[in-house]
Amino acid sequence: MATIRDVAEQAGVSVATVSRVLNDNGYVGVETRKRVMGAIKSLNYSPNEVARSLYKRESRLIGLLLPDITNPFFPQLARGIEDEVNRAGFRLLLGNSDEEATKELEYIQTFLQNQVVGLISATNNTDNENYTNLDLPVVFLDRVSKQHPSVYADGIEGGRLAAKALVERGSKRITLIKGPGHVKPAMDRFQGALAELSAAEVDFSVLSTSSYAFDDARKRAEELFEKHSDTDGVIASNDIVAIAILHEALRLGRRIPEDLQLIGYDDIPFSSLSYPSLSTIRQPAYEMGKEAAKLLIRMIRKEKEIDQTIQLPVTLIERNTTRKVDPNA
Amino acid sequence: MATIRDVAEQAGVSVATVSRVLNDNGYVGVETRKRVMGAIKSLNYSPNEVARSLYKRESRLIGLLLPDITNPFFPQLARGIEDEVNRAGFRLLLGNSDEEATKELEYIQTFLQNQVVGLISATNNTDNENYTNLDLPVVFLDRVSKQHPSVYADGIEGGRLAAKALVERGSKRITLIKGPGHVKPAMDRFQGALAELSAAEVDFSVLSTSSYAFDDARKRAEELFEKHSDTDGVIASNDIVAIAILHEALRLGRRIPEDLQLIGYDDIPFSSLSYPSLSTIRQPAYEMGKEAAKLLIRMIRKEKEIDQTIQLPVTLIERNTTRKVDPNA
DNA sequence: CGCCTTTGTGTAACCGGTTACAGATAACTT
DNA sequence: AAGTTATCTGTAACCGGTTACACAAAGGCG
Repeated sequence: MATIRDVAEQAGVSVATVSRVLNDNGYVGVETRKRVMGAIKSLNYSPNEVARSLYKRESRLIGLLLPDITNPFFPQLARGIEDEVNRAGFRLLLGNSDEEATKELEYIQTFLQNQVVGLISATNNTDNENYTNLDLPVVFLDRVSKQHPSVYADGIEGGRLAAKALVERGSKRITLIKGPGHVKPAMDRFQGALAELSAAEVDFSVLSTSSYAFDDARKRAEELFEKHSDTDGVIASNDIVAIAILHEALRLGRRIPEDLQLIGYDDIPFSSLSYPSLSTIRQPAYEMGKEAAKLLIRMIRKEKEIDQTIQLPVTLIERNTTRKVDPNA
Repeated sequence: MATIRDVAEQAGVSVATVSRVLNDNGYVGVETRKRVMGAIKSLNYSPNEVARSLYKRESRLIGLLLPDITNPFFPQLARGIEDEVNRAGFRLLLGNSDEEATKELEYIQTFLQNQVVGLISATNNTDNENYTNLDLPVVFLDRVSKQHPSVYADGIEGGRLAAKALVERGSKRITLIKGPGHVKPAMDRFQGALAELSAAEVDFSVLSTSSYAFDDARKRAEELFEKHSDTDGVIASNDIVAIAILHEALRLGRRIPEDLQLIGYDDIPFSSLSYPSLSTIRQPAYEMGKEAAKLLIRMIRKEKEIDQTIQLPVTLIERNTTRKVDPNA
């Protein structure tokens, strides 16, 4: 690997001049610039980011902390972030926390040690001490925080929308699935749905789940029909759970949406490929990622007027696990 | 941020001694070590990785290059890699290449500039010049290369298995979906299936697809039934395509698996949640990721006897889009 | 024409670690 | 007891960039 000194020697100038050419700042003569460019090309030189980071006291890396990339909602977020962050010349340092505070702390620690310029976190412990004393631009994604800017979709509204959709379409004995209690957005959508159901003239019951894992979802689906076999409408905590329930319902011979209506949450890519395709509340994951990245970059650049929260809209995606709404209602 | 000099001062020793304590090498007196530890704790010091990387000429970062994290096969790989790499104290720099040589090159470039210790790549251009002159441990994942060690599952065998499964279970007019031509593993499984079908006493036709994207999959599914409405067995290029086809087949009222058998490839998490659940050829993605990481770490540690290729087994996962095999056959 | 500003370039300190080398003392050897 | 080796610690060079500062030459201005 050629260094800046090799280039300087080859071009017959000092390292300062080469640095000036590289960063396009300070004064450099036309002739000199050409010679330096030539040397760079001929040596196939590219500057060492590490050395630069050391002096500058910051790298061009951004830390990304996700609960679990294996959950289909997060790759979309990640992709949105990456695309945006790249355009601005940053790279991503990735970490999966599994919602464990220890892992989270470890990652934040190493991110700092690597002098990241910023951090995007989609984990729960937003007001954790890990973050409060952080002298670093931080954006929370899909979670809100009092201390740091956040990008999220309105979970309460989403929950409400989901419940309203089922009620309007005639479900009378609704089962509401409550997601993991420690996951904030899961609780929001639950609360939203709960409020809407409470206000409507329907019977409903609540079933708790403790994880979003695939296997767990399947088990919960079986349990659902044992406990509440007469339900005619299910509000799932997310699309994975919804699709597991759909699977189980079909296995049991339920007609969807005639006997049982079902609505998910997230609108992960697979939702449109289930059969019947899944009605759901869409969160614009890719866009959320993009927005979070944009916001962080603005913070990194110390721009003025930085939004404290960016709320993206949730929308009802009406597919085929819900009936058409009764025009007479 | 406290530096090593602050610690040294606080403990009344030189920076060299602090460094010795940190890295647990060289001689350090018991008393001195205690004082240094105390200073580290009281200053809440943690060493700057960037400075360390600069001197050592390598960081503790590993580059990971994926085609697209949004494709459900890759998060699993990524997670396997991350879990393994973490245990050895490394972190991941992530890049999505979209199979574009330019993006790939850019990422490799910045990985090098950040002095990564190793690189895991799941992209196609394995014998590309990008990699040939790389003075860095590289492992190819899900792709093979002549120059670098590779971890993969046997695509030819997988294709064969898929075709055999359908033939044995009585499909007579099979449609074989060919994946994107530039994606090596897609071609392998296609070749394997093709060979098996050619040797069997069945009619078959081939349908080409150019991408694995969800929207594309849906379109191709429609096209399939327009062109080959009499097919009674489909070998899909992967599970996404299979599930799209399943969706379309159900929409058209086909009975699965009675009228139409269907087999996918990969065994992504959703395959077991489709209804009917998808029969498929399983690639152990998480394990592949783990193996690739282990292999890379061995290379980084310059251990002897490094495998050039690690082939993981593909297995037929018999679910409900294929019939039970005829015991009289 | 003398003074000030702009342009062009080099020297060397600096970022925060690691380690080669040297020097000092203590512990073994024969 | 003298020589050898093990233990402990500090000084300073080094990794490869960036930039403050200095200096020189050229251009602009009253």
